[in-house]
Amino acid sequence: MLPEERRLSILNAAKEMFAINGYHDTSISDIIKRADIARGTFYLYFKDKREIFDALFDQLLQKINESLMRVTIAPDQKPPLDQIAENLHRIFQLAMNDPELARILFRHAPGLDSITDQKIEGFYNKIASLVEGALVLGEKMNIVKKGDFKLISIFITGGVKEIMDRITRPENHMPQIDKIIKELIDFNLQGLASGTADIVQTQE
Amino acid sequence: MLPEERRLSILNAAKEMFAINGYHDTSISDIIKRADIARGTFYLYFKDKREIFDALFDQLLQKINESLMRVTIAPDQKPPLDQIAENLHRIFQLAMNDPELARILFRHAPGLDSITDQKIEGFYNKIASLVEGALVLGEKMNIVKKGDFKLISIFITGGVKEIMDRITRPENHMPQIDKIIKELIDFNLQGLASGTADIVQTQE
DNA sequence: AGATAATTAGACTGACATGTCAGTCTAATG
DNA sequence: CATTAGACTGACATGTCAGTCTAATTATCT
Repeated sequence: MLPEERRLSILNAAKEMFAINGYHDTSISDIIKRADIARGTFYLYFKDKREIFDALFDQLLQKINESLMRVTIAPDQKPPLDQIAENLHRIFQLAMNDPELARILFRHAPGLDSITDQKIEGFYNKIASLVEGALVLGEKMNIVKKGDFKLISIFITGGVKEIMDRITRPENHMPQIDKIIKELIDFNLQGLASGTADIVQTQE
Repeated sequence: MLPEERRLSILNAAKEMFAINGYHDTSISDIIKRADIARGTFYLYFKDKREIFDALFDQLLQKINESLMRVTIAPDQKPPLDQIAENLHRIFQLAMNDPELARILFRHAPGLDSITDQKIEGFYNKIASLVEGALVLGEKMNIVKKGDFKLISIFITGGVKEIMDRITRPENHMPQIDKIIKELIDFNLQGLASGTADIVQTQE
């Protein structure tokens, strides 16, 4: 087996084990057993369990990063809303294409250690600021009304995270991706309030 | 020291260590050092590290559970929106009162093991169904328009989670709780769309 | 084919965390 | 003063697992 093949097969075995048992409950022995290699072989390709986890994790973050485009206005660009829909489509699709890898991000990476936590935090901050940028742009274009965009972008990021978490579970009961995106965009734009009644009630 | 005091002081030491280093990177030795007790004493009060974690974790879940009330319509009840605002206020306040405990839920509990994951999943499912119930009620009252309430309630739950995560961080840069709640309710009701322009653009 | 290099197997070692248990200490009681 | 209850101690036995090492095997080159 070629070195590159071997490396990938080890990565894959580790990914499967992490997805099943989590990082801490996966031993090197588990990984080499699944990859069907000897103990020493593992150390020819990776320094330790942590390095193989980082390789998987960084690979996912990079893929998500690549699939998120900043929303801009330009003659050759589609309308902003379409750009947003396409962003959502790409990350949802990415997650569904490799649910095991995605579950590492949602279930097993948080709380691993402070370095990983910082990576995750920086990553979500980046996404939130991307959303915020889109909102600011929308306000400039007069299609989005004023608001605490920082707060709202955090809220939206959390919502999208939760949806992604759900669609990458083994028992995924969520609707089709396009259906989800339509519904989310509608909700985020129009809100919940029925147009027929004024329901804002202030207290005290 | 009275047994009950001792128990609490051990719980507290463990909580602090978990918050600092996480569950896996906290050893029994770390806990007893911080609690300033001997090794044997720990085992007089807890079976193992897992039992002390569960005690902390279950305590938090129960507190959150207690502070969430189902939104209902009744003569002696405040308006639904006020009930929702009060629910949000209670859980935000709860989290801020003991941020270390809250961070265990957000950072350290997920991915610990399948039992804990199930607890977390069931817990968030319950919250989401609570939100969903409120939306269904709102639709019956004609103040909420139709939509995929299951999906939207998941989205909202994720958003609230993310906000709670942020306000319980050591470096909390979020606005005041009441400000957050106002902004969230407004966003969820009215959405982002400026009233002055029709921005719905469908693609293809 | 024979020599040499690369790769692999898996037994082994050392570090470390857990949980136990025989014994100590303190304060209350007889 | 003697005894007892029970909270507390910490040395130690046990188990686990990461990472190393050597011998065997396989592949590559001359």
